[in-house]
Amino acid sequence: MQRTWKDIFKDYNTQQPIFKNKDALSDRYVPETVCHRDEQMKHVAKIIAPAIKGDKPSNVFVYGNTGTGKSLILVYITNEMARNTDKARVLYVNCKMKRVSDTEYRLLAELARQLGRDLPATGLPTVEVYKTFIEALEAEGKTVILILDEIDSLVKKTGDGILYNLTRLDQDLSKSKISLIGISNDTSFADGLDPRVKSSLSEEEIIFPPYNAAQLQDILLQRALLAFNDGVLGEGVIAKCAALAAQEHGDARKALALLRIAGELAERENLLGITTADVDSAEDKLDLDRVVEVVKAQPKQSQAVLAAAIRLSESGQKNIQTGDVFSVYEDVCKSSGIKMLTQRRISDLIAELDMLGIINSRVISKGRYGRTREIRILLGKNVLDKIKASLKDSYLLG
DNA sequence: GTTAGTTCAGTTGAAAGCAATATTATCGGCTAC
DNA sequence: AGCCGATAATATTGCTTTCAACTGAACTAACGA
Repeated sequence: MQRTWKDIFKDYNTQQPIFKNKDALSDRYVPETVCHRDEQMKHVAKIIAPAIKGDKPSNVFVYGNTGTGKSLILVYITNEMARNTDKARVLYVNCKMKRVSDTEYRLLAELARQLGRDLPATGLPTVEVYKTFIEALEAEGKTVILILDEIDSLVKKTGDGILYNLTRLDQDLSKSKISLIGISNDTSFADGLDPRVKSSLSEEEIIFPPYNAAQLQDILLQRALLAFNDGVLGEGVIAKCAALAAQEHGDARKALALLRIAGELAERENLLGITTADVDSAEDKLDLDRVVEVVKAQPKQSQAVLAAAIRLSESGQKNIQTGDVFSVYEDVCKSSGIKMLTQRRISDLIAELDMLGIINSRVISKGRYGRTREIRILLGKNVLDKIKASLKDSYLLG
């Protein structure tokens, strides 16, 4: 029987064979308990405990790669603490959020907003915002723990002046106290800071090591129980996700993404269970998305060079050299009307594409016949197709 | 057969031009004194 | 007068071009046994 598109919606509503609660696999989900971070949790708890009695905890600096549970644990513990006392208040800001908290003004405005003060998006002098913020803090009359997530991006954008001000804020407060928790995934971040900021911000430091495969497996298992219906998970699915993510700096976020996408793929195929094959496809998809994103993010010129290289390799030519790419590139430029760059620059662009792992090139000397880069394209077929499609969209190929 | 020299087809590095972006300086309007 | 936001002026940055030196093995030719 031919099924119409309406059936797809109907199916989606009525039957949910795979997922019970997909949110459990999202990276914002805060689970009941957290695995394999006992040491870090104890450390954090010990540091912020004074806040329960209304004292000021030390400032903390938290380091760790992406997907090592930094944000999760900080949010988890501080929430837990806030439940147990009315003497403390937690403010959480992700400094990377565009147009919300990526400048001094916006950050302060956002904080004040969290404390119930409304501030216009622009217009007020920065000092005024500071005043409002301090006033709001005072009105709170509690120990305020300020979590600055992805603090490195804030500092990179706006300098460490804000941090300096924030660390000194305490002196202007009489009824309230404030302590800072900075979260960064760049370990060398603190080196570039003003020494005064550095010393006062990193009174305590906590490092989150990457998860190993076994730990990832526990985490996945815990989430999988919540996320999936009984019996849909095939043998070895979780182990495979864990192993793949462990290879890549023990990133739990990636592990969860793999599992989620594997589930989505199985669901889309109307399968009743998830198999390790789905995990493989999920990895392909993640990989593919990554590469395609990278290509799309490249400047036009770089894409044109890639288009030229692809065209050459499609035409079956072996041993593609810089000169070949350059002359095809000239055609590409002419037909798509973009400005032509010099051979010199193309040479560099090819080297860049090589760095990105999109193409493979190496310098070889061909003796009497000079010296050049030999270029090969090493993308899988479906990745290549997607890239070609995207290049066609921008009229570089066709 | 060896050795020294050539040659090709780019590679690589430095310096400088140029445009876009970010930072700083300046100006006019507004409030507070 | 002092301060704000807006605008103009300046500095920084990133990309690109120009110039020029450099590369390294295939190829050649001269050398010596």
